[in-house]
Amino acid sequence: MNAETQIKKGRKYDQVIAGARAVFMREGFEGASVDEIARDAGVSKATLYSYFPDKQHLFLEVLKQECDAQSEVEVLFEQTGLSVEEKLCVICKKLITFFVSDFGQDMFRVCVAEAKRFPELGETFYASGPKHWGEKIAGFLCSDKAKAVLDIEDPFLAADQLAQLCRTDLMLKVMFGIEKDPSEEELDRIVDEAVRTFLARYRRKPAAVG
Amino acid sequence: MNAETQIKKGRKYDQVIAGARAVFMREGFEGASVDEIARDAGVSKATLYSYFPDKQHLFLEVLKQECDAQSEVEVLFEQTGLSVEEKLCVICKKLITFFVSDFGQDMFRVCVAEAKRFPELGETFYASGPKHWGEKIAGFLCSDKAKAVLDIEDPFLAADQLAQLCRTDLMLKVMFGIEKDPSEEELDRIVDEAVRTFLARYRRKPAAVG
DNA sequence: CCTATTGTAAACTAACCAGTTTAGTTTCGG
DNA sequence: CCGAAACTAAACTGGTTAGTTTACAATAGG
Repeated sequence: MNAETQIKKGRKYDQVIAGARAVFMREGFEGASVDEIARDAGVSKATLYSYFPDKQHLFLEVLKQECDAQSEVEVLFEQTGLSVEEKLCVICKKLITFFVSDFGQDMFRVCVAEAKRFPELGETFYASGPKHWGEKIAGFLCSDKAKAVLDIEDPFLAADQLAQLCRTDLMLKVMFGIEKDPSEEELDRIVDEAVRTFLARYRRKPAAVG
Repeated sequence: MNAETQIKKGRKYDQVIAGARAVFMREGFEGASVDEIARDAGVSKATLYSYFPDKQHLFLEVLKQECDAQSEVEVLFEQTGLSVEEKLCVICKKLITFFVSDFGQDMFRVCVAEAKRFPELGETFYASGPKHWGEKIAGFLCSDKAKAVLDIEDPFLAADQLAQLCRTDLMLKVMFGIEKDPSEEELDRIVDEAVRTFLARYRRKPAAVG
């Protein structure tokens, strides 16, 4: 009786989640049929319904797992040996790369589409995505190292502005199918311009000595 | 035989569009049923189907009309007697007010949800929304009056950054149901901070002589 | 006032979908 | 190798949906 058998509700639990994730991301909540999910997961419908009481609970479980996965960004903020400017660039690059990735796009699309129907989902997504990142960035902006270079009154607002400068028109273009595969150069350009604007506002000015 | 009778395919065309708009905005494409639309529009299903071949075409027609309506922003850029800084604030206020409005939120939500299924819709929304505004703002940034105050290399990028600074966390909070009715003060604060950051980067610096 | 157009209500088709049930098969610990 | 637990395929229930059809009523122009 090891821990694994305790936790798992059945042999094919992960398979079901994987199939459901694929189909929900592709079709949205209304568009996805349970038969399709079962087929995609390589599992019978009866098995699926032995794990989840209904389609909604399956949907929420999938998206909660995705939100959790999305939150694993700790590593990024622990790396050392970079200047503040370099670290801002690294953060921005990470953000924009996520924003235009298939995973990031699908997550955003599905959550936006269903947030009204499932308020709990909206909260979960916001908390593990924008909020979590905002706090991480704000934390960095408050660090001693950052404070030596930056002059920030409201770190949460500054963090938000930095993130927004990364979102950019490009994210919308990808979202609405205008642009498919943005090049690394495009991304770097946006990162560079975002950090440039951010620093123009928040870089510490030499104190005017009376 | 006046023009009106030519254009209209029937007496109740506008009614159908109005009902369809309401239901699609409320329920999304998959979630909306044609019976519900007909009921909401106060029209029989047969009438509805005499105007549109199927649900998809009705959906696209509604959203195209909405996109057209959204494009009517000419007025804003013609008003005179404002300083460049004031005009930036007016533009930002207009943007953010739209972003958090019920109409703006529903439009965005539905278009994001269905852009993958209806590529044409994604293009239409992008063209009449973000692209149209971006061009308008860039045009203003290139005007002689603005150029006297601002020093901008890439006006489209600058316009994009200004718009993004308006979107902010607040738009996401409303989108995901975290915040319901942002106060006028909150909006003004964001506008102020957006313009501040924008000007920090783009305000013309006194030329260093010699 | 008459007639063609435009509309209506309601029934109907054929498909689909969430969720259940059944009868039988696979898997795996002991 | 046995027996319980997990799984399967497939049929079934009850409900919904997009789209059509039919028989009838309102409307509006000439």
